[in-house]
Amino acid sequence: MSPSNRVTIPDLADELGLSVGTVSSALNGKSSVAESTRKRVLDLARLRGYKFNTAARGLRFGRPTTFALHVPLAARTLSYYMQFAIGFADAAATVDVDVVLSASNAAGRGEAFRVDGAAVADWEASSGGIEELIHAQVPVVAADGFPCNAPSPAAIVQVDYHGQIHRILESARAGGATRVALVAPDDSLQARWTTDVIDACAAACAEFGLPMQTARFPIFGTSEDLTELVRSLLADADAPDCIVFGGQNLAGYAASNLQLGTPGSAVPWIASCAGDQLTEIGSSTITAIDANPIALGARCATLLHELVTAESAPSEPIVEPWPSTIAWGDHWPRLDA
Amino acid sequence: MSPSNRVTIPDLADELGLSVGTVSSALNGKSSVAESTRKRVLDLARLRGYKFNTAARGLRFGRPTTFALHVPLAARTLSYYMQFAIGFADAAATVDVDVVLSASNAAGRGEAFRVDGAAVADWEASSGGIEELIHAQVPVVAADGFPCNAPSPAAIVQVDYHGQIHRILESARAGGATRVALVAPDDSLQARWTTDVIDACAAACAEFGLPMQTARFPIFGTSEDLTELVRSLLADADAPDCIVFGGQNLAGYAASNLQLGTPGSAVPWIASCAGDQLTEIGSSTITAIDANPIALGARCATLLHELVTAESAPSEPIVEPWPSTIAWGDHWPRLDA
DNA sequence: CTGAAAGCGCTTACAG
DNA sequence: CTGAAAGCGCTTACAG
Repeated sequence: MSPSNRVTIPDLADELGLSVGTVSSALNGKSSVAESTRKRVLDLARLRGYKFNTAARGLRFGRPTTFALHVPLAARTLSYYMQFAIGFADAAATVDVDVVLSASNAAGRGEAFRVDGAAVADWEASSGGIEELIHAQVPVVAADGFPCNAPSPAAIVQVDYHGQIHRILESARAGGATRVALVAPDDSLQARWTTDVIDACAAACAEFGLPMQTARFPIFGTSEDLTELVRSLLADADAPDCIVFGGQNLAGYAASNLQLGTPGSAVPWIASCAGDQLTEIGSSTITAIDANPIALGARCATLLHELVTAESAPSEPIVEPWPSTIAWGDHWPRLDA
Repeated sequence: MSPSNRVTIPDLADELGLSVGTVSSALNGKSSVAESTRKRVLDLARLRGYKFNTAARGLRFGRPTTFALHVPLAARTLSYYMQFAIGFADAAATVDVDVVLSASNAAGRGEAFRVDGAAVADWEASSGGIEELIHAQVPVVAADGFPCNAPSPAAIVQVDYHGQIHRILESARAGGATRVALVAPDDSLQARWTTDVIDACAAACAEFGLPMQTARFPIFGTSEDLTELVRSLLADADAPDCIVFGGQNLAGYAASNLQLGTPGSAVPWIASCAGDQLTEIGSSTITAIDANPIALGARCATLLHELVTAESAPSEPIVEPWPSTIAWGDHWPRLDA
């Protein structure tokens, strides 16, 4: 009894009075089948809406067919994740594997039975789907770490936020910055990245002897709310002259709403930890970390493919550094590396 | 001969002197297997690095339905398309269908025999993949029309750009606008939308007796290039006081680079035909059409699912209007509907 | 509690 | 040029 009532190659073969082998060959464009036969097969296949069964082919060929891609539910429309997705899908396509955008809520439901591997960008503590995949021994590549208490993914591709934020703050201080504020994501993004950024900023400020305060801001806070937050920071007696923005676009908002980021402005030094291509990386007043998410996504797909086709799983998770760049604002001193 | 030399359930069974059924049950946590046996199985599985074969399991469980999603290659990272994709994927997930992001270059290669349906946002004349799908009787839903000379998709979900642009220009004229310029996409986006916007603008200007000029601008032109273009428009003797921007983000660039869009500025009336959530729909100086791409994507998935599960294909293409809204700039007169 | 067997849908030598 | 059969790795009734 068939689990579905889709039309199969045997169905087609029956109706045409051919053998399954012939139909299969015709469908796959093998040269061994007569042109007239192929046409009959193709016509009927179209008519009946025949679809290959990827699982069956995958089984036969022993190669992976499908990867899943998970991105944070609440932040899915940030350009970072979308570019990551594009890079991932394109690279997967070159090795002929399909990419399934992971279901938001339905995530994980039976997914372990149909995907050969998965990638996560900013794995959130709240999303159980990934754990289920790892538990089912599906190789998972995590971009930028994984939550505490979560099982280890097969591989991690890691942006060096500590190093980059260190360089940024070093430059800001060299330029004259004296007080730092960090606008970090709040609980709306429970990813490793959030804590990485906070820790990195705190460590660098400590090293450079810069006083630092931290404010939290929702990943999808509005431009108005951010303006308000920054205004309140500036109203303070200890107002910062350097603000590091965690979430994507926030530095862009601040720059355009409050005219910050220029040498003479209230806050000459503003930086984005997740530079948006349009509003931040392209800006001459903002310094932004560019993780090059398209290439990062592509790398994750390639790595995942290697993992999936490897003879044996590595016992230790692979940790691979990912080279990000910094798009410096015009007036920021470039320090020698 | 096995296509891979991964360890399989029979391997484990042999080594343990158990049957494959028992090993499978143990691996899957079935209660029917003795605790001691399960432990032996699990231990060996770990030792040998056993992994489930997703293809085999998938085959056993039947084939999921899959939809393909096509978006313009060059413009894939515009937020409009990304939001469309998210809406589509989420809605597809609720009806348990997988979504494959169509491969950029590999598009169409055998896709017809792999997917059960497809959606296209801004179907471009240059992309042959969709035609192939339609030819293979795969139901296709097109958001915002299809190119001339292309075969009809099964359904079209259509934003009323004519009506919305008409309302926008009516408001601009009521507010005092006297000369219109349209910055329309150039050949980098050969979609129906491009001509729709141009026609709509021309028709409305004609009706309102507003002189109109048209400039073309690449979908992915830079902020700098746009600034230059707008400057050249303004240098003219017949400089416009109202500019309608076709491409997403362009009005946002103009507003922030040239301080346009405020009552006293050189161009008080600027509008975006594809409002970006961040820079345009949220702005108080720009009037933007909001097609609500997330919801639009979701509707396309739902419609596609209806089409795919329907007994028989509709003979005529379904044309469904899609309700977009207008996010008015503060100083734009709201005319009664 | 365990085993033997059928079958998911497909492709590919191997015969005819 | 076409057909019959084996087998990819797994699960699931069904017997024992």
